[in-house]
Amino acid sequence: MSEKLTSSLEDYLEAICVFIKKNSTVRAIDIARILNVSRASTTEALKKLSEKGLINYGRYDAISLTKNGEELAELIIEKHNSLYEFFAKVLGSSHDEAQENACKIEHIISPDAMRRIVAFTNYYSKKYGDEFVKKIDL
Amino acid sequence: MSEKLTSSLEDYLEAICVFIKKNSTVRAIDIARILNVSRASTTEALKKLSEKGLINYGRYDAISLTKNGEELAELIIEKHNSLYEFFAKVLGSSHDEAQENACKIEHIISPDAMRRIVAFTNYYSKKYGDEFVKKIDL
DNA sequence: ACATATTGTTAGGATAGACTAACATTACTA
DNA sequence: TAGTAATGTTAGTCTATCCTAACAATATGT
Repeated sequence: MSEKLTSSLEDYLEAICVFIKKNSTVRAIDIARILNVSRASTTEALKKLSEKGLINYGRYDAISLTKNGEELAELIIEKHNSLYEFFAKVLGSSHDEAQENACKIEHIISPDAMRRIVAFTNYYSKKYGDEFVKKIDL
Repeated sequence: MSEKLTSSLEDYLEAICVFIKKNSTVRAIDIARILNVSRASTTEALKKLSEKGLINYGRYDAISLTKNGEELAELIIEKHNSLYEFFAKVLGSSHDEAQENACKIEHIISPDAMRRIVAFTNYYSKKYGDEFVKKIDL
């Protein structure tokens, strides 16, 4: 049931979840635009996510997340956000830079390293707040 | 001339460089073992690296790096080592964990984020040395 | 409700990466 | 040096991802 997703499918799932939270619905074309892929590629990805039981979806049908899909999406988003915080707050990357790196790394970092980054970020933002980065001259 | 390599080809190139530094020569099978791929896959990768002018290589021939190949390999290895340091020293990951994460992230992290990680690691290892990790209870 | 625009799907093709199995070459060793 | 083992190559296949172009369904505006 819960075989690991590819990076690509994780991106689709994540995009679906984020979009639904903001707009309550998603269409294939919304996802296509967000991920900068064709509508055809999106259809294909939706089929796969559906087969894996992560979204409810049928031909010309509305898209929604299943329980499993939502749980998994939340995990991915959580990783994304933690990485974003780390890059933005701790390393002082720009918004876009932090987003880009978080987007890529969220799919490949190990759970242990992720935990360490979260702990690290928490420790430092508590201790130094936003001023931290300025201390080390990047 | 210098189109960007895929993550996979970067891995091959890196492995070749590291192996040559230790043993002065490499064979396809050495690479295959290091990267855990078949000899056939290695042959294919060698052809591509050769086409891109990064290695000297012909059928049943010895493998060596070109000037360009060596330069590029060094850059990748440098990124790898810096990421390893960050995970091992700053976050306190185990050797294997640090290696694994460095291996994956080296191919996708942005140059800017890489610079920040290097600066960060230097700052902290100077300031706290190996004792740093213990302070934040990971 | 009908024409048009938008969105979704399918078919077909490309690229990258990996694999196995069969075969070619090279290296070792008795 | 002959035979075997090790290594390298090729051919053919697979999966994942993306694309375009053509077509199907739905939504919209008058």
